[in-house]
Amino acid sequence: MFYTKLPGKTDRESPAVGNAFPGYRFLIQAGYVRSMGKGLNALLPLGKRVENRLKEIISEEMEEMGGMEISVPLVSPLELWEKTDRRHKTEAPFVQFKDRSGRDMVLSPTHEESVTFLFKDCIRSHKDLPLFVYQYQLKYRDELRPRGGLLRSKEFMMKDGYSFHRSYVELNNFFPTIFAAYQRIFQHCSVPTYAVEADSGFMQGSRSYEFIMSHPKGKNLSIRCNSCEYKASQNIAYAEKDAHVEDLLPIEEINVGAFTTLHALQQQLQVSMDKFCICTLYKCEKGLFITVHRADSEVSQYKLQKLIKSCKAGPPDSSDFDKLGQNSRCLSPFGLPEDVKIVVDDAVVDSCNLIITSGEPDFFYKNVNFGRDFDANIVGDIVKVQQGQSCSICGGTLYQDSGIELGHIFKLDDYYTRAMGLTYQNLRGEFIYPHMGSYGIGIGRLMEAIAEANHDERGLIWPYRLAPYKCYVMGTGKSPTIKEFVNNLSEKLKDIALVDDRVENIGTKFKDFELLGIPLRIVVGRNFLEKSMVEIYERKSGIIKEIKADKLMNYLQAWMQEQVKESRIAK
RNA sequence: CGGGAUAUAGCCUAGUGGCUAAGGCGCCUGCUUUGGGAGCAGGAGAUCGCAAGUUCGAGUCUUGCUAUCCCGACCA
Repeated sequence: MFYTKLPGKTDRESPAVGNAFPGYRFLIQAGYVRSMGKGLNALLPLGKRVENRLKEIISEEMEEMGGMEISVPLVSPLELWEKTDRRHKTEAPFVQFKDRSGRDMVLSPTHEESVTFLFKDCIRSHKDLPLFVYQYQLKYRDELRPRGGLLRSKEFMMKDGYSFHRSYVELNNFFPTIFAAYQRIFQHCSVPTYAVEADSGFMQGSRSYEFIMSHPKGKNLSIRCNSCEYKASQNIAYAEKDAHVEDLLPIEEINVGAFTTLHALQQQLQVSMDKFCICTLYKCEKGLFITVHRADSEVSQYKLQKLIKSCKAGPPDSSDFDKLGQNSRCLSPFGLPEDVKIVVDDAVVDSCNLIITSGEPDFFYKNVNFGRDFDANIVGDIVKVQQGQSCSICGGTLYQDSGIELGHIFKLDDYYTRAMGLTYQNLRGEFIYPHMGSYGIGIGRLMEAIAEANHDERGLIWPYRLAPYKCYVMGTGKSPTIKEFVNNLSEKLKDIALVDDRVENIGTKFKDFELLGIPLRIVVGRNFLEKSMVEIYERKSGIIKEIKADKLMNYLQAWMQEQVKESRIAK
């Protein structure tokens, strides 16, 4: 391939894209990717080639475990989403439209419905199971806030896999296989990842694992233990909560005057933060909820939603406070109307002699004890794990890590098959709902993560298998002999090489080679005419050497074999 | 949707109410140059995001719209 034929040349200057990750800046600057508007990205030929390499790596792993590639349409009828009730489960980013006949359609944000519907007719017998299929298909999510280049686009390519099993046990046994395959895929891509237990949320089902690449600017928060293997998404992470057992003291009312902040009050009363309780009002389709938690923690909306079995608990309107007869500054579990539910964090239950708002301005209660002084409708874990809390498995110290979520695998159980009436007949002729798993990798996001994990200050450094071209060939000077040699080489190497045929200064070409991140540079230059030597330079290692021109093809073959061998991962 | 910021040529930017909107990169033509974004000469490229308003005069001030970027809820 000749460089002059490529549309989308390199830019000398870094693009003005806010504080995007360096990896994304290089992808734009080097001509791999171009933004077509908020959350919409185009791939130029170089970017498309990387995407294809990624698909090869992923497909290899999928096929290895018996996966078969399929394709279901991007568009699906809305009625499928009504069957599984997901349409109303969240503020899902659906883009809906009516087709010519007035039928409601959606641009699918994910394809569980479509795939389940597809196999409703194909799966009839226990002999048809297990089944594992995967596809590469666009997803469209009208995200509230797309961000970070390819990290969260509205439209993005996803590898999504779906498996159907005769039972939960069978699904469960399949999980380690897919788990290991995902780990190998990310290893092949040279992105360091770790897996965390996560919440399946909108996807339904029981269990899920996210594959996270640690990154200081990542938006995905995980909790990890410094001494055992415990890793969990912050949404579901749990920790040891220290209780303070002491003798119960009689409740007292204290006048705090016009206190400003809890911290000020804490200073004034000279007690530690974990002695205070904070009350917060939430609203959802089931009504109003007041949460009570200790001030040394904060509410996890995820956990709250799970506990109260709602999907959209959120902040209340000001009119909701009027219904309580309390204002937002002195919310209290005391003297509430019947229909407001009280949700209490279990740490509050286990703590003694707490300080809490009374419901009246300026007054707090001291020495309040759960069970004696107030009660709850629901008790459970509703707070986020804080940095430094103890691991409830090993007692080690927990810390928070931010990262980018690259893949997510879900145990969906029989949620979809049940909702859509997909059954098979077992040996006894009974109709059974298969258990499903679903497995996603965001291709664009992965590409950016790879760029982010594999670059230096000069540009990208593609892992061998992902490089759009394996080597970059350039000649110097005007010698027709050199030109002829380069042209011959180009002919022989075909698709493997990107030949820089520009009439440009050598510095320009060197800079662009470094920006593009192609693994190997071949310069036919100063020592060619007299000594028949060409120069070989490895982008990653910086190793530079000269070899005889007539040995070049042999050298390249050996080098490529070596690279493939190195990138192969022991199973 | 809430809060903040920005919008000038393909890219990066300057432009403090006043003359024909400035520079660099890139692009085109010619010559020169070929081991680290080289040089010389010439050239093309802008309805200054859109629409109103204030003013003798608006890229610059005001308002509205639109788009983009950043911060929150959401996600692969």
